[in-house]
Amino acid sequence: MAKDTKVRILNAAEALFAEQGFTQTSMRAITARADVNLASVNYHFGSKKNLIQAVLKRYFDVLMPQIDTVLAKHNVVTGVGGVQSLLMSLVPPMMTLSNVRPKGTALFVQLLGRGYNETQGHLRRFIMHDYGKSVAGLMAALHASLPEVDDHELFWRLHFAIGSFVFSMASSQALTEIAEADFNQDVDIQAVILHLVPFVSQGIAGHSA
Amino acid sequence: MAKDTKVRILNAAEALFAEQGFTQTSMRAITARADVNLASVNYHFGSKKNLIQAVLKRYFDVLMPQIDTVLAKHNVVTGVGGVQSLLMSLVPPMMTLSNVRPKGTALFVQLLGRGYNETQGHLRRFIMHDYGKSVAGLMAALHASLPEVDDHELFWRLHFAIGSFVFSMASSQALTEIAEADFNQDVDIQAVILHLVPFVSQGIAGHSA
DNA sequence: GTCTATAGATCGATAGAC
DNA sequence: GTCTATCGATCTATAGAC
Repeated sequence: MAKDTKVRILNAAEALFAEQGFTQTSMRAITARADVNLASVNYHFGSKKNLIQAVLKRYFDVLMPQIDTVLAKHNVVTGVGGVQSLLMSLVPPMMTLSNVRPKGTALFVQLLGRGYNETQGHLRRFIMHDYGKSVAGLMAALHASLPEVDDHELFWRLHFAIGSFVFSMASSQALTEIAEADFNQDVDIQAVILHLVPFVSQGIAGHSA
Repeated sequence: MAKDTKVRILNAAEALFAEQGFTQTSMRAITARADVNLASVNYHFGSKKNLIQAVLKRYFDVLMPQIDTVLAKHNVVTGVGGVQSLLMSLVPPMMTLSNVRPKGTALFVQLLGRGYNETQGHLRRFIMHDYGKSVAGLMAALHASLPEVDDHELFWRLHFAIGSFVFSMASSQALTEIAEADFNQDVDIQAVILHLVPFVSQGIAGHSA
């Protein structure tokens, strides 16, 4: 019983963090949902900040090695098609996050979005410190597909693409409400990604055919 | 002296809200920065939630009538070019927000991004209630430029586009750090928009030429 | 490793004098 | 309209018994 207290906390925390954001989720809410004692969070994780990192680490440790593998096998193709095929090759690794936890893929992206503008850079620094090499590899692969686009232009386009993804998932609850109200359509992560990849591929590749 | 207390509060609040987010900004921090008494916020605005709405209302009341005017004069052109020209026509109204306040355009977009995933829909409901007509007009104009794209596909692309914009500005502090470190390049709102418009125009228009 | 109890800080909001 | 003072609620974190 004692052994899975950490996991119970992680599971409860990620759900609440994704729904409400980090700041607006209290340790009391987390421990109540996990059905564990309030003090156990600090015993197992030391602090709330560490808990936030631990929640994301569970996903990054699964995702990043797969991305490294995909990038190592990746064949460079230039232009929109190349960007799109590169991005599509990242989809299966992303989808395996739902093996970590039910709805894991959606949770992960939501958490990423929350982290980007709620933690004042703490989370970003944590990511770049622990997984910076994988991120750099992805940027290099993208650059190889678009040799005519210069560095800082590619920098912009990549962040617009991240914004599209992260914002859409971070506000997916709002979007779900809108989409279901307007179109009576269910919103799930796979649908978002399949709509997203062509969008950002076009945007990233720009005017190149 | 008494007369501009409301304005002092609004100015201090918007700066802190944009920097730190709504939840993480206390009324004490706001009143300290505004150099007014703590109790004056509740006297003038009633609550923190009302203050948040008042901060955004200052910008919406300037922006939305201009967007209505632009849309009324807009000539429909289909395809990527039409989308791009439509979006470009929204840039001047956006830029006038810097007349409301120094750096007003950037502040507004940052606040919008914060509001979208920090206020649990309160702000979105406020916007749609007070300015929903203008938003609907913009969507209709976009649809006219892309008659071959169906409703829910356009819905997705539009939200990706909003995500690109809002995320980029909401995390502009982080992006500024990265950009200046990597490319020694200053990041300002005009630069973001000029990079963004082609990106989202391509993305929204999709495969249509 | 789990619990109770509580320290210590901070929050939004308000009562009431001026 | 502005101020002091404070209420009552909430928060993270920890000490110490078991």
